[in-house]
Amino acid sequence: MYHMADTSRHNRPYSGVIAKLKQAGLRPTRQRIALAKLLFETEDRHVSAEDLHEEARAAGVSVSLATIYNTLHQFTESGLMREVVVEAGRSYFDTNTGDHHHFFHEDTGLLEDIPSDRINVSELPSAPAGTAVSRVDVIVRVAGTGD
Amino acid sequence: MYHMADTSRHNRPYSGVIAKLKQAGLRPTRQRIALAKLLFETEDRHVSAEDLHEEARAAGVSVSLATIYNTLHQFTESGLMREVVVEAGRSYFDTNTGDHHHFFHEDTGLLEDIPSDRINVSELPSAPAGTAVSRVDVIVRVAGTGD
DNA sequence: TTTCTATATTAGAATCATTCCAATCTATTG
DNA sequence: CAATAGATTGGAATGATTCTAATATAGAAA
Repeated sequence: MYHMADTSRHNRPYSGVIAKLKQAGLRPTRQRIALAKLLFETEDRHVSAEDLHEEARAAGVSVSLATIYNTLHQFTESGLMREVVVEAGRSYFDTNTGDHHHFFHEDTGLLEDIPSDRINVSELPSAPAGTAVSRVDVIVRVAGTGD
Repeated sequence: MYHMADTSRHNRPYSGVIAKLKQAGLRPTRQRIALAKLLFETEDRHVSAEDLHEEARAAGVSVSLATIYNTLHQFTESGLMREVVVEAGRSYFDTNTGDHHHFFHEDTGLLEDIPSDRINVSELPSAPAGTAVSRVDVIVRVAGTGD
């Protein structure tokens, strides 16, 4: 449906996100669209469920925490995001699904991407019998030097 | 009631563990000794608090879950163990404090060591300004191929 | 050994993130 | 517009972990 005349500045934002949801096999509901916009129309980011919930509220979007969790998991399952676990008791979801690694700031809880070409992991031992590697995560933990 | 002179075969096991605790600045209490024996007098291992609690019970040692947590954290702080986080919502504690990495079996939750000389991580980008690298964790996630 | 005190242990309550559930909506299809 | 599969929701439930205040114990001192 491309016969809408005015595409000036209000409809374009939706189209990308809606297409993305459809491709992922997810119904473009009001809350999924809103969350997808928050998540994907900015730089790559790392959010916890609570972060996103707060952000949605700040943006004036009403979404329950249960839906935040559902959505984050659905986005992850359909490959739109990926889960990163670095700290016991809290999950982060990363909008960057490409091959990359992370700096984890132990002091602040901040996660920072490391492009995969900025790090070299080689000579991996072969996966144990009967298994195949599904992913290799490198987490470089850093702490402030106190300067 | 402990004035048994004979220490022939019951004291040796304790000495190593007691020395270890003392060096770490931890009072060698009954429960810390028992847990240390379970943890350190075997191969390197990865346990969750619940695992260790169950194991202690099985060994006839009565230790509260709170003490299990306290002990695991104290052992970690004093460098006797290290914490490994691979799954949201559960921590593993590793008795191998040397430089090494892990295979994580997504199906079973099993952790397996990868000696550091069996893997090569190089060309690490430098730590962000004001920080220093405290540790680099490589987690190779594997899943059964279903054979 | 007995006493004293700092340190440990403990049961159970409290917390926190996350998941579950059953009731209520809503996107899509006919 | 009606029907229905799928989505959202508040709140209860769960599970791991932490906290708390009371009790016990290791090690030092007498």
